[in-house]
Amino acid sequence: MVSEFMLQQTPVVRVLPIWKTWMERWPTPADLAAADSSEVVRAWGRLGYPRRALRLHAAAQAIVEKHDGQVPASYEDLLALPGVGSYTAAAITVFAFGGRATVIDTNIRRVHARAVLGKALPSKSLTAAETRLAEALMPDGLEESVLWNAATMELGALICTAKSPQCEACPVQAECAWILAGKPEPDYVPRGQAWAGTDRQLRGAMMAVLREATGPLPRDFLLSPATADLKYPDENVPALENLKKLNSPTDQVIRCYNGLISDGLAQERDGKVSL
DNA sequence: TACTCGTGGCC
DNA sequence: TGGCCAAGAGT
Repeated sequence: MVSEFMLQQTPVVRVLPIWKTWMERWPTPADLAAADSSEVVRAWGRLGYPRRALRLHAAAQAIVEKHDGQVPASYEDLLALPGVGSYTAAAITVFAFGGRATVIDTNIRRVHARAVLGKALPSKSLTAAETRLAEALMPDGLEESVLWNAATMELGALICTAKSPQCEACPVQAECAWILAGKPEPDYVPRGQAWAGTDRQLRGAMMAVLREATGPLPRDFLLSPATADLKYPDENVPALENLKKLNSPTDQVIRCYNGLISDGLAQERDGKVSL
C-alpha cells in the first residue's frame, strides 16, 4: 500500500530508497497513524505531490479506526480510504492480497490501446469503454487474473513503452493491432506539463524551504523571500535561495501560500509557518 | 471532462 | 539541452 501511494506518478527508481526507510520507520498502519503529519511530509522528501503523504497518513489512521489496524483486503473497503482511487484499490487487492480486480494504470491502458484497439496512445482520460475492455480481456480464473494484471502492466512498463516501444521484443507483436495497422500516429498531441513560472513550481520551492527548516519559520520567509534571510541567523535554509530566484509575483505567492495552508501541508501559528 | 498537483532522469 | 513523462487522485 505504501509503495502504491509512492508510485502514483513517480518512477520506481526514485521510490525505492524512500520506501525502504519509510517501512523501517513505520512498519505498520498504527505506527504511521501515530506519527506527526509534519514528520510524514518530511519523510516523503522530494518524491513530489506531497499531498499523497498526507493522504497516506490519513489512510493509516482510517485503517486503525475502522479496520482494527489491518489493511483491508477488499476493493470496496480500500477504495473508501483517503488517497485510494480505482487503480490503487485494484493494485492492493491484486498484488498484496492475490484477490480479483481489474488493474488499470497508464501502462495497461497503453497496451490495450495498441494491441487491441490499434491506436498509438490511450484516450486522454480513462473512459468507461476502456474499463469494460479491460474487464472483458482479463481471464476468469483467480490465479490467471493476478498474473494477467501483473504481466500486462510489466509489458507496458518495459516493452510497450510510451516513447520508443521495443516491438521486436514484444511477445504479442504478431497479433498487435497497432503494428498490423502500420503503427498509425496518435490522434492527439499530448500536452506537456508547463513548469517554469507555474504554481506547482512555486509550491514545490516553498515546500522545500519548509522541509529544510528545523522549526517554525517567520511566514515572510515564504511570502517575501527576497528580504527574509536578513534577520533569522539561526536558520540555514539553502532552499530559500531557490525560492528567491523564482521572484514570483505577489498574488501568486499569496495564492500558493494559502493553498499549502488549506491543503494541510503547512501550518501557521503566531506569524510562523511549519510543516 | 479537464484541471491541478512535484520531481528528476532521460533521449 | 530541454521537453517529455512516470504504478493517479480529487475536484
